[in-house]
Order: sequence, then structure tokens, then C-alpha cells
Amino acid sequence: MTVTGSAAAVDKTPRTERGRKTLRRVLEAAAQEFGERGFHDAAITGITQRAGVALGTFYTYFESKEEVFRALVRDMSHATRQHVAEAVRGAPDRLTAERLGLEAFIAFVREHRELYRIIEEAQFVAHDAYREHYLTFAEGYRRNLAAARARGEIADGEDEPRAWALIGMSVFLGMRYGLWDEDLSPAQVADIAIDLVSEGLRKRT
Amino acid sequence: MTVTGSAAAVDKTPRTERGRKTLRRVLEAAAQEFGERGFHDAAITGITQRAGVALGTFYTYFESKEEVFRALVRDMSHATRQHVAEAVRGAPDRLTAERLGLEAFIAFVREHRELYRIIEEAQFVAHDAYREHYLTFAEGYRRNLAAARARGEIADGEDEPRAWALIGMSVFLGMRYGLWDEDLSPAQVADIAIDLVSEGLRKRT
DNA sequence: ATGAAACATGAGTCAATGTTCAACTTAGTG
DNA sequence: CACTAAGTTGAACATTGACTCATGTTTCAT
Repeated sequence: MTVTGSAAAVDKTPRTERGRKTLRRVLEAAAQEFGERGFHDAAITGITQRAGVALGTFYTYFESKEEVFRALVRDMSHATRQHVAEAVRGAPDRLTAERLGLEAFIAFVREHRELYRIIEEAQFVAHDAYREHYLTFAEGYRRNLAAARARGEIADGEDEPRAWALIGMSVFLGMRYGLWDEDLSPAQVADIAIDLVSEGLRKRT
Repeated sequence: MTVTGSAAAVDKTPRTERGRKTLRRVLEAAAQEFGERGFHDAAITGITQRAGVALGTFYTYFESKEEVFRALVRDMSHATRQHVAEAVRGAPDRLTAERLGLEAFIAFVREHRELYRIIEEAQFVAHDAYREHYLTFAEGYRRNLAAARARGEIADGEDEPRAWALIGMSVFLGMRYGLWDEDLSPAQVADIAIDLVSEGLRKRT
């Protein structure tokens, strides 16, 4: 028996080319609106106006304001990981990969200023999506560190806390040097930060 | 001439002991309400109910919902810095101070779970207060690193990006091991993270 | 061509809640 | 005691914006 009624999740996937096009425009408009105004100040009418469609059209594709937001978080999470993975591909070793990844991340932030507004606000609007995002990121990171350790590329240590430390570093450097001020280039920031975590603060004689 | 009228900021500071007591209760109630429900789901009636006062009493002490929130951000920012400074006092060198500070921070997060909800949400609700918080934190950090570098305690490098990297590390470790899961003790997390930044990832033979 | 499904429209509904205010009580001073 | 300032109260107001729905239009398989 098929479940019907108010609790059923209606399939809102577009069936025609026109529908897919409209959906794409609504999603892009939503990214803009949420990025500029934040979740709560963002208005559905703001999204539909940007997209050039009527208010009701929004509800042809999404159940609610929160649902678009979640879709956006998933999209951007995926896009970010994709972009970083691309930049890192073919790196000769882990530390080089770290540098390239951080540089690519900061550059990505500059080109997608809505990223923080949306992903960080998910912490309060769609907490599970937020957790999912960082847990996924951390798991990938942890695996990379474990593999590098197994290859003898990096010193022994706990992979998971290290992964979270490195992610936090990236997120804050992205905020400070990607979003807030561009007084250093992504490459400069990456060089300094990776020097910190590869060589360490302790003075050697 | 004294400015009066709608644009003037009325002084809402309590003059009597009763007033100060009520204000304190409202502030504590606000921290609870915002901490549990977030800025937008929090209701003024929720705050006044927790405080055991009437709705109107709130407006005896605050101009608006946003104003209490800002007051709270300032309070918690100050309390956090205070707590960490306390724990670090008398540390023999910078790396020891880093370890003690991080450990104290994670412990503080566990005891004040409303901290992240409020400070991080300020990013969207009171962006200037959020910037102020981290800029203040970063400036203190930068000075500490510069001083340690001058004393020859740590290796040469750029203080400011290093400060932001270390702050980001702390914030994410606090979230993961303070808020989300307590599978490692604050001391364990601090040891691992400080080992990472003091010794570095590069393998030494 | 034609009928049905998909898509688009936007005025109207409805609940939530931040803020105001006029009346009332309490505290402190001369 | 009398007077004033400070503090308290909660019903009423006003706005806002997410979501519904009845109607109209477009697409497309047969």
C-alpha cells in the first residue's frame, strides 16, 4: 500500500525540460538570496523575484523554505569538496596536498562568498546537514592522514583530532583571508599555515 | 543640550538593588533561551517566563531582542577570554600556555553549551559583535606569539595568520570534542593538537 | 488534433511574536 | 507621612512573511 495524505513526501522532481530549467533558476536565486540576507531575512518572494517566477512556483519544487536551504547546503558541501579534491589531485605527498588544498579552498571562498553564510548558518537552521557536512569532510581528512602515516610521510599521531584541527584552521583562515580581508593571497596564507603544521612552532637549533 | 526624542538611547541601567537583581535574572534567562532555541526561535515571552517576570519588564532593561543578544555576546566573549587567561597564567613558556589554554577552552565549552549557539549565531544576527569577538581574540593571540618569538621560544613566522590558524583549530576542536562528543578528555585533545603545532607533521629521522 | 499531466500564477489566509503603553505597585527620601 | 522615581504588569497592537489553492497556461504522447 502506498502512503498518501498529509504526511506523504510528494515527489517534486521536474519531469520536463522547462521544469528542470525553472528549478535550476530557483536554486540559483535561493543561493543568492540566502547568501545576501541570511536564512531568516531571506524571503521566498525574494527568491522568486530573483528567479523571475511567481511565488507559487517555488512550492512546485520545494516543500518549504527549510527544504531549499538543505538542498543548498548539500550542493555547496559537494561543490567545495569537489573543488578541493580537483586541486589536490596528483600531489606528490600529503604536505603538498595540504598546501594545494588550503590554497584552493581560500580561493573558492573568495569566488563563492555565499558559502559561509549558508554552510555556517546551517548550524542553526539545519543542524543535521551541518554535522553531516563536517563529519564527511573530517572522515576524508582522517583517511588521508592515516594513509600518509602508513606510507611514512608524516609523523605518528592521532588522525581524527588532527583532522578536526586542520579543518578548523582552514575554515578560520578562509573566513579571515578569504571573506573578511584579502590582504594576503591564498598561496601566501597556505604557505604560512602549512609551514606551521608541517614544521611546527618549536624552535630547532 | 541633551538629546531627547525617539532617536535618543534611553538609559536603562537599573538604579536600585531590586532592578539589578531583575536584570541579572533576565540576562540569565536570555542566555538559556537563546542557547536552547537559537536567536530566531527564542521568544521574549520565553525569556520573561524563565525569569519569572512579566513581558513588559524585559523592555525596562533592553531596547530590543537584538540588544540582549549583543549584551550576551559581549558577556560570553569576555567570560571566555577571562577563563582561558586564568588557566594560562604562570605558564613557563608559550607552548605550555597553548596546551593549558586549549584544555581550559574545551572544558569551558562543556560547561557552557550555550556558548557556540550564541557566539556563532552572532555571525548572522550581530555580525559586528562577532567580528569584534574574534578580532579581539586574534589580536591577543598575535601579541603572545610575537612576544614568544622575540624571546626566541618559537620559530620565526607570520604571527597573524598563525594566530587565526590556532583559533580556528581551537574552535573546531571545541565543537567536536567539547560539544558534539566527549570521547576524548580536554587534556587528551589539547596534548594531541599542541603536539601537532609544536612538533609539526613532517617526519624527522 | 486532443486530452491529460505538468507547470505557472498571485491574491488571500493565518499564525506568530516583537513591541507599546497606560495603569499599578514598591522603594526610598525629605 | 507624602511625594517622586523606579520598577512591574499583561492586554492589545501591528507587522511580517510562509504557505495554500483555485484558476489558467504549456507540454507532449497518442
